[in-house]
Amino acid sequence: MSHLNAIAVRISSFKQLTQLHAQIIQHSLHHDNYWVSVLISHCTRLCAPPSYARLIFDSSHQPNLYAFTNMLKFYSHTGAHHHVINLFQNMRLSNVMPDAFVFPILIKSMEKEAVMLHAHLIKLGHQCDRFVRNAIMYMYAKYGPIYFARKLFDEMPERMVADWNSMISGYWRWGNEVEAGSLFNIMPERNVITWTAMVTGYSKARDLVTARRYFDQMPEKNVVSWNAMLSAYSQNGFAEEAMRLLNEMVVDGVQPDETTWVAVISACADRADAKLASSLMNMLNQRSVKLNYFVKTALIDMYAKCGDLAAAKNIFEELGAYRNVVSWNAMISAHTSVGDLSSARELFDRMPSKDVVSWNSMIAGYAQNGQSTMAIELFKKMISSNHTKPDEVTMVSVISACSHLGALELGNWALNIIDENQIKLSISGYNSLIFMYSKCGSMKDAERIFHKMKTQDVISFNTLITGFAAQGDGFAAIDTMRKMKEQGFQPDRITYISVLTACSHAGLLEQGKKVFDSITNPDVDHYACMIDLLGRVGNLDEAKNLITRMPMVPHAGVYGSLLNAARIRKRIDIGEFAASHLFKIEPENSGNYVLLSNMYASMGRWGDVERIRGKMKLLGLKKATGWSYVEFDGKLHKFIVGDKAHERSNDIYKLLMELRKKMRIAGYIADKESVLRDVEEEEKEEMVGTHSEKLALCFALLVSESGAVIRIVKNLRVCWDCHEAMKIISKLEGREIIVRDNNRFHCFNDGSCSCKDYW
DNA sequence: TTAGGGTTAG
Repeated sequence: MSHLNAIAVRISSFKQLTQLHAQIIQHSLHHDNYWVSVLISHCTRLCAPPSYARLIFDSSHQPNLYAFTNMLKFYSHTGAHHHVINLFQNMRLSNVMPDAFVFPILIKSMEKEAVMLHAHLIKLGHQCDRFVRNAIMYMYAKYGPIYFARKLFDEMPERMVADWNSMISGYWRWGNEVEAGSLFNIMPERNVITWTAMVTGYSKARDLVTARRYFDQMPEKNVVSWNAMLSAYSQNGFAEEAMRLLNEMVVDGVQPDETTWVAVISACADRADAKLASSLMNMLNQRSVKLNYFVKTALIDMYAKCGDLAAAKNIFEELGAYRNVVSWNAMISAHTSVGDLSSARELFDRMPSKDVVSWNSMIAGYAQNGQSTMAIELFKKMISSNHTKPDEVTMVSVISACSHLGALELGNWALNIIDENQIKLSISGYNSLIFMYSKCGSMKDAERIFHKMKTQDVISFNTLITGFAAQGDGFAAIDTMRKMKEQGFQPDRITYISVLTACSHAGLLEQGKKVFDSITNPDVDHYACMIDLLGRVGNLDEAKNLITRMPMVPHAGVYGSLLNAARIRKRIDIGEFAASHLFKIEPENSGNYVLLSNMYASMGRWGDVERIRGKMKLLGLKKATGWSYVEFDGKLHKFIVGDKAHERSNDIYKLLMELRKKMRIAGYIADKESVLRDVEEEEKEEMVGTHSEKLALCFALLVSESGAVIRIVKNLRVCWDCHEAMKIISKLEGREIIVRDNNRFHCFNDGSCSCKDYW
């Protein structure tokens, strides 16, 4: 069969492999363990689909040690560790004795069972074999505890470069930069692998300057070292540097390989630039780059991020049997990023196996598209399925969902899960917790988390300040910015926006002016905040003047602030001025019409109200409807305007009637201007049933203990009539009611609200 | 037949 052997040594593509396979079948040699082994080892090298490799393996009626070893190597190479372990069991059942070459493969696939295996190996007498001992050391370096690896390393009678390299990459994996560096410094000789490990280590530690220094100092470079540096740039978001390095590499005469292209494609993906993507595709075509499944998966992501879902889908279909969990995940996020959650969910439900990234992609997809309840539901499913453990990324999405819902109980539950699973939080993980507590109105908890952090970043400070701003605590916001500066952090544009907002909510005109004057280059958003502040304290003419003095074109937020201030102060002239601009800038936004109409309504100018409503109707604009949420018994109860779907709906409407009666008896007159008008007539109004806040409030009154504080979250602005109703109800029922709208808190107590500038 | 580079999620 020498001609088959001659073909076998020349195989360089999957197609050639299948042709050889066909010939082997023709010669009835496919049961022969020799050919089974040869074919499977080619499968490993060419990344063939697992089903194909397994088909070859299964055609051997009695696999021998070599067939088993090659199949184990294949599974190990593709990361199918559970298959490695299963196949090893089969091997033992078939009475094939493993040798010293099998154990390193097996060890690579084991995690916690490893210690037991170590003991087992000593019994079998393989302890002294250099490869086995080395594999055990590598295993400890990878899965920990790293000091076991170090112990084996120190006990070695002689150490080769590979042993040093194992230890160095092990230390990097466990984040021990110091030990990795000191081994690097004392080792007797280094090779290109040692240097590359250092480049990658510093890259993973996000220290690109040092990574580059090691890269530049390398005595020799190969394609892998170039790829390491290129990936360092790509993974840390330096697309330009990556492209520049690719050029240098080509100029240096190094031939890029598939891995090079994967890094380049993923750098382009981050830029989300369709033009760049197509020029890159041209380059790949010109060089006739072989597209393996890594390259194709990277391309799926790039097309998805550039918004070309059809192209992404094509490549995904093309992958066929090569589809793996990563390509499925890439497709899921391709769909969530354009907001197509149902297609994403369909893929998620259909995929053959899921990993933590699959769950995270889907949960984040819901969380980022405003489907917070779905995000939490899916997370509960993940926990109860017990297959995949959540990690920090999962928890950040879940906590973000809790934040948007103001779900404090669920947020605390999520925090418990973090503790139970000992999930280590990074700065952004802690920041998401600060955000959650701020959004739930627990500034004490937000500050507690803030102080628990070893190091904070600008975002930590900004999140805390935004929390104070929502509470209307201007002084705390200003004080936090002061501390931030003392600790050497430079406030950024978000910091100033938050502090100015806080001043605005608290009516701190002088302090706000001082902050505004301290901004070196105020942008349009800072002007908007300043105009909001001037407006809320009643300096409407000054606010209008400031707009004319702005060095840039005002955006909708600027006029929106002015309109809102005009409504509060009942300044029709300014309101109509602001509205006329808004109708030009964003004709589709019904909110501006509603604001203007509310201003007329609050002054009893019902003719104008009708006129504005008529205009809205003509333009086909409908008042935006938002949800109101109440957390009770570990669940979120949500209500929309006119909602009759809730299981306690009958009781809710009964209570609403009773409240109305009480209000009338207490002397709140039912004329057009009072809150009762709305309660009685809202059913008749276009699109409007009872507002969601009122339904949520009645539900909360029904289920909560008497005297307990009531918390409601509305994802839009609180309606003016609801705002009035809440004041009255807080007095009549003797209850404290806290309502969070999209960016601030209203605390109703004994007939008044903590905000003095709202309606 | 031990050591270095690759795709996806916040």
